[in-house]
Amino acid sequence: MATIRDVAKRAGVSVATVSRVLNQNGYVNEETEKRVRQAMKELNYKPSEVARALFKKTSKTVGLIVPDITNPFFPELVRAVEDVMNIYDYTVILCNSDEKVEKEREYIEVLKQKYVDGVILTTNQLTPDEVDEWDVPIVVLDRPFHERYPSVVADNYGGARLATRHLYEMGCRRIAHIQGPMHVVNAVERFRGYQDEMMELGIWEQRLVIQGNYQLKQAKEAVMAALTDHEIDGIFAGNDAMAVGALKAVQQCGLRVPDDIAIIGYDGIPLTEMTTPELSTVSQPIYEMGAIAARILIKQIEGKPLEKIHYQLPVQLMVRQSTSRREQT
Amino acid sequence: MATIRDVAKRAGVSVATVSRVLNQNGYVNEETEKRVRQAMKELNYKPSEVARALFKKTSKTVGLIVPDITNPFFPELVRAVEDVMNIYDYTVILCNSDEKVEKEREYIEVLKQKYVDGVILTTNQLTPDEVDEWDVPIVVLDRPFHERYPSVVADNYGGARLATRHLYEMGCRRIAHIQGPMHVVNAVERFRGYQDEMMELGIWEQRLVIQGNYQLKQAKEAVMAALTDHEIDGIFAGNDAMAVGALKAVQQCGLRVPDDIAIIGYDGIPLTEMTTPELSTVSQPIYEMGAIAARILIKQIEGKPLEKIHYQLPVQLMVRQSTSRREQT
DNA sequence: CTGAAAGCGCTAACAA
DNA sequence: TTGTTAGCGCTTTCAG
Repeated sequence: MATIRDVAKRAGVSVATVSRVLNQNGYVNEETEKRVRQAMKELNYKPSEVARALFKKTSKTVGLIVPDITNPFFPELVRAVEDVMNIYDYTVILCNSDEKVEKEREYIEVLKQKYVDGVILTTNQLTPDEVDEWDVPIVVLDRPFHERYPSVVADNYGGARLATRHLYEMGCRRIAHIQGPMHVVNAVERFRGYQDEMMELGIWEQRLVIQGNYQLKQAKEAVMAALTDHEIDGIFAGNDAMAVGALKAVQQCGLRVPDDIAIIGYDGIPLTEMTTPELSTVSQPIYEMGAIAARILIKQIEGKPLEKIHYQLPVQLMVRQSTSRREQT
Repeated sequence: MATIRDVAKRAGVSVATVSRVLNQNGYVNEETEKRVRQAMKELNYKPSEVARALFKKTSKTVGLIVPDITNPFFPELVRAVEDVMNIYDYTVILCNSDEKVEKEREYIEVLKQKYVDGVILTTNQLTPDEVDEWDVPIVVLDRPFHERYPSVVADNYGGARLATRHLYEMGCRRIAHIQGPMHVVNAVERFRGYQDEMMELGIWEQRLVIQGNYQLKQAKEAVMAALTDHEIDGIFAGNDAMAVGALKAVQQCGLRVPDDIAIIGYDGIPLTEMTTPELSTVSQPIYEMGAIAARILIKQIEGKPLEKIHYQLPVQLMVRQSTSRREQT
């Protein structure tokens, strides 16, 4: 690997001059510049980002902490972040936290040691006070966190109401909800949306609420159990994986979807179009969320003002086969 | 952020001494060591990985280049790599190449500028000669590349034979194959396995081969077209996404799976258990592949000898509903 | 056993 | 317009 000294020597100039053309700052003679560029090309010179980082305390690298890339909600989010970071010449370090605060903390430590310029965070358990101490630009993604941190989330509450109302309009009256884990803010908001809508419709019943943990399997079993207890004619699942679980449970019980029980999920991951019947869902603009998060992180890093600090993106009701039946009310 | 100088000052020793306890090399008095550790703790000192990297030309970071994290085959692979890298205190930079050589090249350039210690690569188009020039430890993952590079792949050829044979044993005689893109080595091997098995069974017909590109949608359309042409009683799809496409096409044509047409996929991604009927598939040990790749990369980095340079892992036939019908022959 | 000093590759004053 | 110098935070000889 050629260093800046090699280039300087070859071009017959000082190291400082090379640095100047590299960073396009300071004045440099056109002729000289040409020679320098020539030398850089000949030696195939690429500046060491590490040396730069040491001096500037900035590394053109950001951290991205997600619970688990294996959860089908995240790949698209990650992809979006990577895509826009890439455009701005940032590189992204991927961290899977498994929702463990401990792991989040460890990652942050490591990331700071590497002088990352910022981090995008999907978390619940961290307290704002702790994050304050980190002293790194942060953007919070997917889950509402605290006012003073820029955030990009979708309208969970509204989406949940939308889904519930949709089932109602499809003729359902005994609409169950499979909750996500209650320590995830998202899940709570979706539950609240469901609850409020049900109350407003005058069909709220506590026992229609089914505990879930965002996992297919557990949801399937829970629905299985619920089905024997009392008749249900619609299910609003807190996420798509659980909706698939519900679908399987219902089918396994010999009931038909949507005729006996209509099902709607939440998130809008590609999976929902792969089942039979295809699943209705509340689709979040996943890619856009990631992309916006990346952009505002960059703005923060570059010290540019954010015209807006909290983004709440609209969700969209995707009506598919799993809720298409009876007449609308 | 406290620096090593701060620690040295506080402990009343030289910077060199602190460095010695940090790296556990050289001799250092027990008493002194205690004082130094104390000081480190008090100041919450964490060494700058960047400064270290500059000196050592090694950054405790590796690159991971995959085509597209959004492709459901990769999240688990990525997760595995991240997990084991994490254990050994490495950090991973995720790169999506979209199968574009250009992007791969760019990423490598950037990664080298950051002094990554190695990279794990999923690629087709690069030539070994080019990779030679990179001068970075490499491990090739998921797709056979070139002898002189350590690799971790699954037995594509064998798996394809297995799948084909399985359909045959389930009574299928007109077994179609939806190919993956022929510029992906994987897909070619699977095709060859299918072809050889079909020939051996004496039921090979060129027109049973359907062009696919690993995408659900395209596969669905292609199968749709193929179904009208000639009767088919079994489909071996080059990957799981295409198997879902086939499933949808078949169902949409009013045919039953597996009774009219049996379908088997390839890869063993979670998706296959979410469809109805659940899809038979040839399951690759995805997590293990990623984990092994990570481990041998680390060995290479640390200059340890590899007891084995090429890993070909066995695949497993997962028989599920989509191929469970008639009697075995 | 410990300290002083040089240097990893780059940037940013400060002079010239 | 350019060169000289110091230094980012760490590690490693080389003396002591």
